Amino acid sequence: MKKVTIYEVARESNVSLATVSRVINGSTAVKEDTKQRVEEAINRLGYRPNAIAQGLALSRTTTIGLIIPANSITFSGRLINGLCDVAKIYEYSVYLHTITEGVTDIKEIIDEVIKSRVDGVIIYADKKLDDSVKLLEEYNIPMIVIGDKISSDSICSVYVDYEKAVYELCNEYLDKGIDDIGILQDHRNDNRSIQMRKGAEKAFKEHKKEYTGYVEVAKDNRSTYKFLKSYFKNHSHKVFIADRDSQAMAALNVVTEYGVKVPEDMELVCMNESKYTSSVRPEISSFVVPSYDIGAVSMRLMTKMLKNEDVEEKEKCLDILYQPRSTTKE
Amino acid sequence: MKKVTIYEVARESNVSLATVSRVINGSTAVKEDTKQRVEEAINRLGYRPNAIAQGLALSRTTTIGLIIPANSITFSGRLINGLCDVAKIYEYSVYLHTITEGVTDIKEIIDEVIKSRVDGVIIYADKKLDDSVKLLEEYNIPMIVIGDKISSDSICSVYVDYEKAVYELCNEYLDKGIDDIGILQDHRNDNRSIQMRKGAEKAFKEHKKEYTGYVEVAKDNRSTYKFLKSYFKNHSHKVFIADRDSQAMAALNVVTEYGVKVPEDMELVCMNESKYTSSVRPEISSFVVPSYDIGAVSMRLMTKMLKNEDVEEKEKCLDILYQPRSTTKE
DNA sequence: CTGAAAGCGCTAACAC
DNA sequence: GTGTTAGCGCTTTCAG
Repeated sequence: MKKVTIYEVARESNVSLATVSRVINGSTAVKEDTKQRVEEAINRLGYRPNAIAQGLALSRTTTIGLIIPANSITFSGRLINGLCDVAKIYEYSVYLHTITEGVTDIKEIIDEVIKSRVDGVIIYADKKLDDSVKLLEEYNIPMIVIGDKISSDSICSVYVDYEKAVYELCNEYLDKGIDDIGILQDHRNDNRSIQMRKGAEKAFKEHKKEYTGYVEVAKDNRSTYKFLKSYFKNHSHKVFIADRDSQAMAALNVVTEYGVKVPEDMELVCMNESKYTSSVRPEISSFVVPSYDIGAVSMRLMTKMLKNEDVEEKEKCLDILYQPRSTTKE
Repeated sequence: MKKVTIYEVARESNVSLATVSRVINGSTAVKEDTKQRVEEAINRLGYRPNAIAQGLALSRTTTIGLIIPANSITFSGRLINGLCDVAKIYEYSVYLHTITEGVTDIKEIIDEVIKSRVDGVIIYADKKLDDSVKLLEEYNIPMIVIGDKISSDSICSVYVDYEKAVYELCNEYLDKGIDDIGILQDHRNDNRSIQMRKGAEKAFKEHKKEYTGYVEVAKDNRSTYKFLKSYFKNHSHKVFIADRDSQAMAALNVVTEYGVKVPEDMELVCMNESKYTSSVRPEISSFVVPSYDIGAVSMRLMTKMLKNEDVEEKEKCLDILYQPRSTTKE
């Protein structure tokens, strides 16, 4: 099929291209009669407006860039679903960029994003943002940060308060006199690990204790299971908190193999419920994080920024719900 | 920061915009001296070529569209990683479109894709392709189909032969005299379910038997676990094959709850290994599907089509490896 | 209500 | 080697 442009449509329907443009965009009123002629021609020719040309003419692409660490994408499915669903509603397209540590340079990604002239950027922050993203501000590209509490003129964020969640959880245990609480570091998400640690430290401090249960994992560790296998050989905890489902599952397997009864001897909590945490036996007590909503809210926020609508909260915190299952007592 | 265009750069470095263009694209030779002047100006001004304008001028966007059913995205993480990594190498950007059954109309997505003037489309096919994708052919947009064996002038495909895998698996059991093999339908992926069933039927036919073990699941069933809970109340199998990890895990839980010993009383195989299938106890025997490669190969194939390079195989089959673990005997 | 024309930022002949 | 110029396909004043 030959490429059909607005010119062909104009010629076929005996109007100027300006009128065709009006019909396409429903902007100014066009006489019903001519409008029909134009629409008929559009359908007959199979005309599809060229978004690239529109983008150039308008200096606006109705496109946003989504940047996600390759490591995080496996468990960002629902987030992406939420984001794309909302993008669809507001007629935005999304450019996806993954960043693979040691392979993809974040600077290059930012460069690409700027060149592509997206209207805005949504970035999944698994750790403190690299300085290069500040470049986006210079180019007046609004940004939503997912997973960190941060904001500025052109930056909003959407996050879940893991610190508070862990703080409250620790408080409960401390009030019961239990203070042997392990927290497993997650290299897939520095931000969350840091928050979790802070939450524990705060709770312990308020109970006049020092928190020493943070379990650091060597960065080059290939398997959580193997790490824990050696860790639990000469360590134990009354309560153990893992960030991701697979970490919690690994912990469950390891301690069980060492004859530790869960939850009798050790209670286990996962910070991010997934269908897997409740598919293992015993089912793992977890926090339910609204992943879909995080994506949806982020995109919605982005549309508001782009339309200069009023943004009441620049740092939007979504609720996280504790769902006790079988790896904790009572 | 003011938008800086190729004109500013030209003016600042006392050359014409044509020369700047040459420097950017490294096309024709430019005198080293002037080239340096231009590059200096580019850096000083923070100039980034406008990909939209380039796209319009070249009628080529170095952009591809990726279409994935929302239902499949949760387990397409590694596929996306592979695809994006290769896209990066060849300097392509990717537009992500999810399609949510009952919400997103595939026709609209195709429309969007055409408007966006991507150079090609990669589509994850969880079922037979809708007719509307044929529209892409009319618009001369090359397409890669992931998950189905199919090709034409402008279509290539990348897939894994689940039919053969199940065929061979069934053959082994049939040769041992075991013919009570259940296969659980997966509504998330019609194509795979159909292939699996075919594989079994073929094996049974060759053994002069009729295959009757295909377990159909009502489409409105919300939880595989609940379905299987009622199914296994009055059914049993010597061998049970599930498509996805969570289905296999559900089956394992259900039969265990009914006192069925795995693998002694029932063997269990999952068609798609994930970190979860080997995180449960017993570890589930599974086929290892090279998800990352599927994405990578698809994108590589796409670049070949776009450069009119020779494509030796239009229907590319990737190998799948059986990994026996603890839910099967011997 | 509709048409003419300028311009969005860049590339690619074509001259010199 | 480098500059000039005509598009790429569309939107948007500005006239009429």
